Amino acid sequence: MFQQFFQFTDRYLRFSEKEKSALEDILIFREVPKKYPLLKIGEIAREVYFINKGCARMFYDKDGEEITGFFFLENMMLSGFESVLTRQPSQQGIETLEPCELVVFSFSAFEELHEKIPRLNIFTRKLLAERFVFAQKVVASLILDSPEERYLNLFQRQPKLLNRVPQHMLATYLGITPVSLSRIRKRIFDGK
Amino acid sequence: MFQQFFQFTDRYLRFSEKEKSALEDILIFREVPKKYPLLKIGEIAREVYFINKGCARMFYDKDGEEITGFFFLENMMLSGFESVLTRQPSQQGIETLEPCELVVFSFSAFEELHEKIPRLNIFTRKLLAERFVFAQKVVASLILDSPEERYLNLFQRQPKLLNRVPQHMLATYLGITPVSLSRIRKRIFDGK
DNA sequence: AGCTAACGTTAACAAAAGATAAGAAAATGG
DNA sequence: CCATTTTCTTATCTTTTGTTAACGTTAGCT
Repeated sequence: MFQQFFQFTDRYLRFSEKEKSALEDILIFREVPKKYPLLKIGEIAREVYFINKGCARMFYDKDGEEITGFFFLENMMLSGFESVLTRQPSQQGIETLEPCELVVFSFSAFEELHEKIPRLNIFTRKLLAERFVFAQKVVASLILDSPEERYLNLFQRQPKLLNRVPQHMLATYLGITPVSLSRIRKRIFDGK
Repeated sequence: MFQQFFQFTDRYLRFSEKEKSALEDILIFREVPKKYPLLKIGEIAREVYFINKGCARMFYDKDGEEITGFFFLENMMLSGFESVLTRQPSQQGIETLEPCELVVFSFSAFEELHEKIPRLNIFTRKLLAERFVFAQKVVASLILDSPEERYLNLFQRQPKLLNRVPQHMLATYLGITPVSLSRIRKRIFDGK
């Protein structure tokens, strides 16, 4: 049931069988349909998810418009991290883009588990370090690259993503409007 | 010597005297002049800094131009985090903008200390969580807000910063050119 | 003090993105 | 399978930003 999740954790820290079993006690397997709201804006996020299968997105609300902040694919941890880490109402919403198989756990149970399994601190530290470095790279791309360059980067690095998510969500993720992304695509693909 | 640093760490975790003394063993106090390069692009970052006094910036190189990625002020941890955490040559450069009083420690010594002081994992985890949340907020601002809004936000939240750093560095930090920031400022301040 | 380099502003033009609307294509849901 | 959204494209117009260059000011250096 959770072997995919533990393959993921192995990349950061190899838990003992005893530690795994303590972790399993707080894990729940859950399937949700497409367009399922895992976190609504304004709620306090209490759960963290690991995606066994499927795809989801995090988004913000800007004057009634949904602006995508991130896409989550298989084998990624997913949550309203800002809310879960600060215990404040979430500015971020989360919804599935495909039917999803999720490993779910309550963040407070996870935090408490750090007392029982001190090595969990190492895992969480490494995970956060990786997420932090990635967030820095996203910031760098936003100030260094043009929207066109960002689209081309995505096209090269995650070509499969482009076929799994609607283009207008991709546009706001790149920091531009859907109309603008359509023009950029025309500029790129007409050129050759 | 290091009391300011421990006031900072107290916000995350209260270390025992014994733990503090073990930490102090790897801390060094260092003063550096203005424009001092703490990390050159291409080098592997080995040190982490805490700013007692002064101001520095992190920057990227885009086709020979320096694009500011972040400003660091008093009571902040400062490093080429991307490089130090991945052990890869740094895409990020760091230089002081004012004469600085720094608390310096080697990152590898800090990492090793986690074995000796397991509670250090908690401190580092909390610090990384905070940095991650902040980086997320920066990403959100870059995709949600216009350059003008970002400047106004900065103007309200960190008015002192604007007088401590050159305007062209602020411009690239906001993701625009110095010329454009000059126009935005005119739009804003002429309007009233 | 005087020289030089760095900095901020402004102007003129080009390029790109936003806003809005209209229409075609595709997906969705009974 | 049809009707209804949703999504994507295209066009027009406006606004903003980028680019380049010129100019005055300031700051730093010797």
